[in-house]
Amino acid sequence: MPSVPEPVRPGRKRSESSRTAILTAAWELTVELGYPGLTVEGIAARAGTGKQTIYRWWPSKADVLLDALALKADVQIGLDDHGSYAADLRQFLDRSFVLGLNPSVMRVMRTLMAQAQIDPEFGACFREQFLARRRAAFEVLASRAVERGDFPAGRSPALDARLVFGLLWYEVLAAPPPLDSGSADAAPHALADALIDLLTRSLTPEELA
Amino acid sequence: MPSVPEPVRPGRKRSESSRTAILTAAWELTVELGYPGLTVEGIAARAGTGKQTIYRWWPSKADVLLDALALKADVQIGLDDHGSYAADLRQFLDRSFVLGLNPSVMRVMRTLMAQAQIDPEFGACFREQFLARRRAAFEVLASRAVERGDFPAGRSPALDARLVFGLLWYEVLAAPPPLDSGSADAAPHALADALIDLLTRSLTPEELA
Amino acid sequence: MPSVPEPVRPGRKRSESSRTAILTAAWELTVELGYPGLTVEGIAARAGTGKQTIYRWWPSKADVLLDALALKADVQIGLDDHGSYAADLRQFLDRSFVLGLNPSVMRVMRTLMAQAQIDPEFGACFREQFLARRRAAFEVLASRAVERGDFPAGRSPALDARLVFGLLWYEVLAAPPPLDSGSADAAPHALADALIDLLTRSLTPEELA
Amino acid sequence: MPSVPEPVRPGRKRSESSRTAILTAAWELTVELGYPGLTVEGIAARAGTGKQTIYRWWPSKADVLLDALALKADVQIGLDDHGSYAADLRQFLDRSFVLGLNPSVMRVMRTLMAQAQIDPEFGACFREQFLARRRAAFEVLASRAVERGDFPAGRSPALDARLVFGLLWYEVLAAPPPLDSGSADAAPHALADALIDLLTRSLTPEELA
DNA sequence: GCCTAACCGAGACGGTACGTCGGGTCTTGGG
DNA sequence: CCCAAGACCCGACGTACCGTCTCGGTTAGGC
Repeated sequence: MPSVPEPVRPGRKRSESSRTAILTAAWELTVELGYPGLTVEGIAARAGTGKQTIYRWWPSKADVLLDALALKADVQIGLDDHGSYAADLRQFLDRSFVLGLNPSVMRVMRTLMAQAQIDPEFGACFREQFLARRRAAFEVLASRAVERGDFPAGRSPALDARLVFGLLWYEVLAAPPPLDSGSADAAPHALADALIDLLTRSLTPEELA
Repeated sequence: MPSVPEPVRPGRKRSESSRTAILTAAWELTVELGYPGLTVEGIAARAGTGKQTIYRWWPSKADVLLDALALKADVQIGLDDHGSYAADLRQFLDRSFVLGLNPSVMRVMRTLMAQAQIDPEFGACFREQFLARRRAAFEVLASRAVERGDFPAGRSPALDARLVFGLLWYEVLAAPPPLDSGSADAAPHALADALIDLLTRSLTPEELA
Repeated sequence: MPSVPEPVRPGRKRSESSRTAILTAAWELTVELGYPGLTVEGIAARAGTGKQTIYRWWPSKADVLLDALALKADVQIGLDDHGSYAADLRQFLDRSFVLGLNPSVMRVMRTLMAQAQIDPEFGACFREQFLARRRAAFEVLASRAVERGDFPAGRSPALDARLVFGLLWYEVLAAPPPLDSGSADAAPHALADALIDLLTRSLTPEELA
Repeated sequence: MPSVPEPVRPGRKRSESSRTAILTAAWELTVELGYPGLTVEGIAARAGTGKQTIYRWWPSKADVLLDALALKADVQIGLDDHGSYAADLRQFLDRSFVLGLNPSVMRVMRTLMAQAQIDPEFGACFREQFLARRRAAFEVLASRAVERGDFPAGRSPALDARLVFGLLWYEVLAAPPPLDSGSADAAPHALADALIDLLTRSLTPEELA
């Protein structure tokens, strides 16, 4: 590895403590006040930094929030091989629901998805750094199933991905925001069951043939 | 119902021309500049009205836009009985895609969905006046299928609705915004085909049993 | 007077109370903190107005201060005819010194003259609305003396004006700022005496001839 | 005097090239952009130095400018004995006008005088290092005249000094800034003639008595 | 045929946050 | 110990919109 990506620039180094203080402040303010209450001035004030330090490193406050999400909730969702497409799907959906239905995480994700619609610049960033990665994770499952031979014939992983993420996001975006405490957790898991059932059972006709 | 809903108030009547000018201006500004470029002052200026006239009749600019959507695109999607769940689904999905992939309509819908995430007040309004109506329309199809007896056994209309709307919205929200001209129209229809196939074919095993 | 200078514009009228509150606040802040401590934000905060209201009516904070000077100290200095150039000069100088050596007024005048050097835009305004008016006042005295016949032969009112205002301003600008209490008041009046003596006595050689 | 004034401090010596680069940059920026365009960051950038190097050696940018004035224009004005108060005055005024009406020098002097009003710290410095020196130079002339016996009886050198410097500074500060090219040079010299005439002729009545 | 209530346009108002600029300090690596 | 570079905290800038509040003027019932 002879290549040095950072050619030893002169001058003071970026402050890691400021970085994490900013991300934490952004996360907290979003959870407490929602996106309209998230202001660059507020982040700077709570983080004890100058506004310029925020503008120097992030193009918009939505980008701050995206970094904060990566810092806060480790979005990586395990991809262990459970031996079957159904079992892999189950784990993927369960963990996604657990993560996405956490009120704080959910609020931030709703906010990010909303902002991605409104700000094209950030939209591209969000799609690349979040949505695409999640989709890539799903593709690991699907291609594993294809190799294993238990991916339903006559269907494409592309559709399955869209159905899975569509269900997840629609649940997040179309449902009323959780009032305060953890509301019904049963329903989403029933949905996951039904979806898995649909996506895996539908291969039977082919097998019968 | 002899009672008059509007108790014949005295004074000048609401100006219909101002109302439509405001809705048109809001629509155009959103399409041209996106939501950040949609300001109450801008709407008033383009519509040639005072700001107060907007604040008098709508609680927020997102509500203006929601009214504008109702004015502009007739969102009603036909629900003719085509004799089978598959055919009904086909028409529903086709018309939804045609409507939702129109760049102007799509931009406004993305904006409204985004705003619904950010502003809880408007979120409730959007869910009631838009999402719930679309879901009700789908339920007509589903219950028709149930009565007709060709709704797949072992599944619930609730899941189907979520899969249908999840797919539609995910396509709208997760895709990059259309650059300018009408981009690929083929893909969405292939998706619709595959979804219909999945939702209708999966009943066969049951029938076989 | 058929001409109407203000053609009855529509919309809300300018608030007189905001105007005076702004001018008062600007005056006080300058006296208390000096020009570097005079900020538009500070004026707005103390006056209880929005910043925009200041920017709407004045091009810079120096212009606010110039208006405040006109409001606060009535800069008009009496020009009664005292029968001779010497007596008129005496009153003019006395009143000018009394006004200009008032610590508050002096601080503001130093500030305005300084700002006029730094900001060409305001410099033009200050010269027209302040310096030129003071010079015009002096010219009334001088031309009265010329008509009366007791203006010293062989000299021009232009030089006298420059000497008078030069002395006044040099005293204000070159002297250290008054620390706190009223410092020596005797010296300036002695200067005035000597200047009057010089400007009026110098006509004697001519008279002798 | 074996003692070394600078106690041979250890470490790297002050860079003379940085010093002159900073002074030159400050002068140029003031002439080009005026005082508002003179920033420490700008000086450092043009001089190719760090900001810290400026803060290390000068308390404010006005002090930099004062040093730059000393470097640039040799402000010393000759004090040769011309045999009479009138002739000495003439040379003093002529050279002062020549220097002060040079557009670049004038702009810097206006700026320094302005800054001296606004910043008390620098004001003290400017009065000591600039105004007081000029006044001392004038006093050499005056005391020479007193010794020689041709200083006008019944007047004080203090008044003459104030009139001379008052006229000079008022001309600089109250006149509109020169647009670009050298404007009327005749008028100031006529003023100088008239002032000399006034200050020297006025002694005749006394002599007659 | 006036009243009078509600509408309308215009636009000034008190605010909040924006994104930028510059000040003055601190940190890094090199001379 | 000096120096260039540059990140840091901070405060003010001037702008953009917000949502509210007068203004004068317009439109209709209802007396």
